[in-house]
Amino acid sequence: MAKKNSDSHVSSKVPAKAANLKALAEHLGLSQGTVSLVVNRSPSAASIPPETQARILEAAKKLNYRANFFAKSLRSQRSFTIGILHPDLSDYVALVMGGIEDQLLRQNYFYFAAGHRNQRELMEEYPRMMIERSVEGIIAIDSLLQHPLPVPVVSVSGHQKMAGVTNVVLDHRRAAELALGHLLETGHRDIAFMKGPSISSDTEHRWRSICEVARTLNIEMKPELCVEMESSPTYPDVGYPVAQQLLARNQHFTALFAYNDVAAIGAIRALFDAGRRVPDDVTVIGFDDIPSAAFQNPSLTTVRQPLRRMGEIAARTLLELIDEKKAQTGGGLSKDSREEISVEPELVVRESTTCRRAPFQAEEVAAITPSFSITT
Amino acid sequence: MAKKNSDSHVSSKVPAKAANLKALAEHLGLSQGTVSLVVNRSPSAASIPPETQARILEAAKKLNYRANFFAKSLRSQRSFTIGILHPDLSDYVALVMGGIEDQLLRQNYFYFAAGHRNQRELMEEYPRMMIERSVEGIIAIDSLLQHPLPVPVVSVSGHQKMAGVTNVVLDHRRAAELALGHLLETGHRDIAFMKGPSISSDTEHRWRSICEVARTLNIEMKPELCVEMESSPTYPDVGYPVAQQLLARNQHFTALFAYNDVAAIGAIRALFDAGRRVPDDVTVIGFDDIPSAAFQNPSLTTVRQPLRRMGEIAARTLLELIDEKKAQTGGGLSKDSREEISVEPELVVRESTTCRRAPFQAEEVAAITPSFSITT
DNA sequence: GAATCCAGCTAAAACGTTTTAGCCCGGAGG
DNA sequence: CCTCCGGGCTAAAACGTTTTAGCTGGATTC
Repeated sequence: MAKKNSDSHVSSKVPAKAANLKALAEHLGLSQGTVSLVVNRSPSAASIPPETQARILEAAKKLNYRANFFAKSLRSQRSFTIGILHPDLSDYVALVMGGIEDQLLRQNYFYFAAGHRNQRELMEEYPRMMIERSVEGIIAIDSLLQHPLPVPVVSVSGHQKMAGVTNVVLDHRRAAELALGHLLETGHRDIAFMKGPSISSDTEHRWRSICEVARTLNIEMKPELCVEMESSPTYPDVGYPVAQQLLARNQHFTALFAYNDVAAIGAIRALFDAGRRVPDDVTVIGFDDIPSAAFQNPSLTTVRQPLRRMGEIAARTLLELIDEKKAQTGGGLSKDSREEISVEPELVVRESTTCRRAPFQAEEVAAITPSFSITT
Repeated sequence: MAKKNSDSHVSSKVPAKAANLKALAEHLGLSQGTVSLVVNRSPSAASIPPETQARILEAAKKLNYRANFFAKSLRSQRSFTIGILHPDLSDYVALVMGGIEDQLLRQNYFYFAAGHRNQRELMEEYPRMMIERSVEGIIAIDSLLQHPLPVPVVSVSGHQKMAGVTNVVLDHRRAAELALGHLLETGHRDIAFMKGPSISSDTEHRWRSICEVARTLNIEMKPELCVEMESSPTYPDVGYPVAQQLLARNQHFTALFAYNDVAAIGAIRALFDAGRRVPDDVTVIGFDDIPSAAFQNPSLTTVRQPLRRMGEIAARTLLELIDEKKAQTGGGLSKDSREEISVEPELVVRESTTCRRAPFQAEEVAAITPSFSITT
C-alpha cells in the first residue's frame, strides 16, 4: 500500500500570507469601504454594479482574503463564541457537549470550555474569564452559577432561579414514575435508594421527585434503605463504597435505584463482591443511559436522559436568546423567554432488572440509541 | 435546609458596564498610554512613580476595568487560543481533552474544539475556520491533517510526517510486547487479532508493531484469526459484529487481542452470546484503559495508554512551540523540535485474562488510576 | 547662565475592520 | 441653462488597545 502522505512536497505552498483589506483595496484600485461592503454582501452594496462586485470577489479569492476576526469583532461587537462551563469532562458532559458542538458549529459559532472541578474559585473565575473574552452567552452543565452574568445563560440540569438563566431539565417526576413503576410492576417493594451528592446540581430535584412519586405509589422509603453519595459520580468507583455502606446495614432489599449509571455500575460490583447476584438477588436500575450502560454485564436498565439532545436544545436556545438580545436595541425587553425547558426521559429495560437472560441483540441497542452505526 | 440561592435580590448588581481605557484615563487625568503601561506592568512603566501606579491600579479596580480582548489581540497579534481537532467527543477524546484543558487553562489559554466525524470536508474546513480565528496552534487528536498549516501543530496518536507537526504517540512496540508477553505467559498460543479501522490514525502503527513483536516472540498470526474493524470504535457496538465474524469462521482460538477497550467490550458480549465465557473459554485483552474498563464484568485486562497525560504533553509541547515561534522573530529557524514524543504504555491485568476471580479491591483501582478519588 | 539630563509623562501611529455621511458626475426634467 | 436625482463610489470616524518617539520642566553640572 503506497503511503498516502505527499511526503515529497511536504513544505508545499502554505497559502500566501492572507492579504488584508487595505492590500486588497489597493490592488483593485478601490476604497476599503467599497470592498468591505461587497465581500460582506452588505445591503448597502446594492448600488455597486455587478461587474465591479464580481471583480472584487474574484480578487478576494485570488489574494486569499480573510477578514481579520479580531478587527471584525472589535468593530461589530460580536464574537460568535460562547462559553461552556462544566465540572469535568466526564461521559455525561461529553455527550451534552457533543450536542452543543454540533449546533454551534453549523451556525459558525465556536465555544470555550472550562472544567471547574467543583472548586469554588474556578466556578467564579472561569465565567469571568469567558466574559472577558466577550463570549456572547454561556452554557452551564451541571454547574451552579454564583452571580448573575451580563450575557444570556442556559443551564443544563441546573435548577437556578436567576434572572437571565434558562434551565434545560429532565422531567424528573416522569423519570421517577418510570423507574418506580417498573420496579413495582416487577414485584419489588423493598427498594433501596441512592441519593446523589449535594454537589451535583440535579440531586435535589431528582430526590424530591422520587419522594413524591414514591408517596403517590405507596412505596415506603425506609431511611435505613437510603444512602447518600458524597462525591461527584464521575467514575464508577464512587458507587462502590456507597453500596457497601448499604450492605453493611444488613437490611433486606430486593431492588436498588441508583443515582446514575456510573454509580449503578460501581454498586453492582459491590453487590457482586458481597455475593449478591444482579438481577437474581437484587434488581438494579440506573439513570442517564450512558453509552456503556448497554454493554455492561449485566446490561443496565436505566432511565434514559436524552443528553445529546439536551445539549442541542441548550445551544439552540442560547443562540436564540443571543439573537433576541442583539435585536432588541435597548428597546422594551422581549418576552422573557421560558425559564425552563423540560425534556422527557425514557425507560430502557435491560438485564439488570429482569431474570430473563436474553441473547444480546445489536438491533435493540441501535433502536435505543439511533445515532450508532452498526456495520455488518 | 434554607434555600441557598439569594432569590430575593436576584437582579442584584450586575457589575457596572466595564470601563474602557479612555474612560479610565480621563477619570484619572492621565493619558491612555500611561495607564496602559501600568495596568500591564510593562517594563516601560519603570519611570512612573509608585504612588501614581498605585492610584492607577486602584482606579482600575474601582471602575472594574478589563482590557477589551479583541482590541488587545488585534494590536498585539496574540489570541491565547488554540484549536483542538477531533473525530468525535468519545471517551477517548474526552480523556485527552481533559489533559489539554488542564494545561491550557493554567496558562490562560482557551481552546476551540471541533469534531469532524471523519468527514473529509470538515477535516479541511475546521482547521481553516480555526486559523481564521487566529488560533496560535492546533492539536489534532486521532485526526490526519490534509495540508500543512501556518501554525504549530501537535498530533495525538497521529503519525504524520509533515513539516511543523509534532506527534505524541504511544510506544506501540512496547505495548505489543506487554500484551503478547502476557498472553504467552498465561499459556496462549492460538491468538486472534483484531485490527482497527483504517480511519483511525493509530491503526497502522499499532498493527505493524504487533506483527513485528509476534514474529520476535514466535507467535504465529494466522490470517484466519485476524479480523478487521470497519468503522470508528467509538461505541462498543462496533466490536460486536467483528467478533461474530471471527466466530463464524469456526477456527480455534483461546485468546483475543482487541483493538481497544470499547471493541473488547463489544466482543466479550458477542463471545458470551455465542456461549463462550471470558476468561474461562477465551481470554480477552483490550487497549486504552478507559475508565469503565475496570468496571466491566469481567473487568478488562488492557494495555493502558496514559491518555490524560498525552493530552497534557501535547498541550505543553504546543505552548512551547508557540513561544519559540513568537521568540524567533523571523530569525534562523530554531531547533526544529522533536518530531515525535513517545509515551510508555502499562499493562493492567484484570479479570478478562485470568481464571482467578478475586474480589474487587477499591485500592487496586486507585493504584492503577491515581486520579480517582475514593470516598470512604 | 547655558548645557545636560532625567523623571514623568503625552501624542499619535498602528492593528484591520465596518459603516455612515456625503462627494462627484452625468443625464433627465423643467 | 439651471436644478434635481441617483448611481457609484470615497473619506473618515469609530472600535479599544499597545508602544514608540518625544516633549516638558526642574535639577544638576561646568
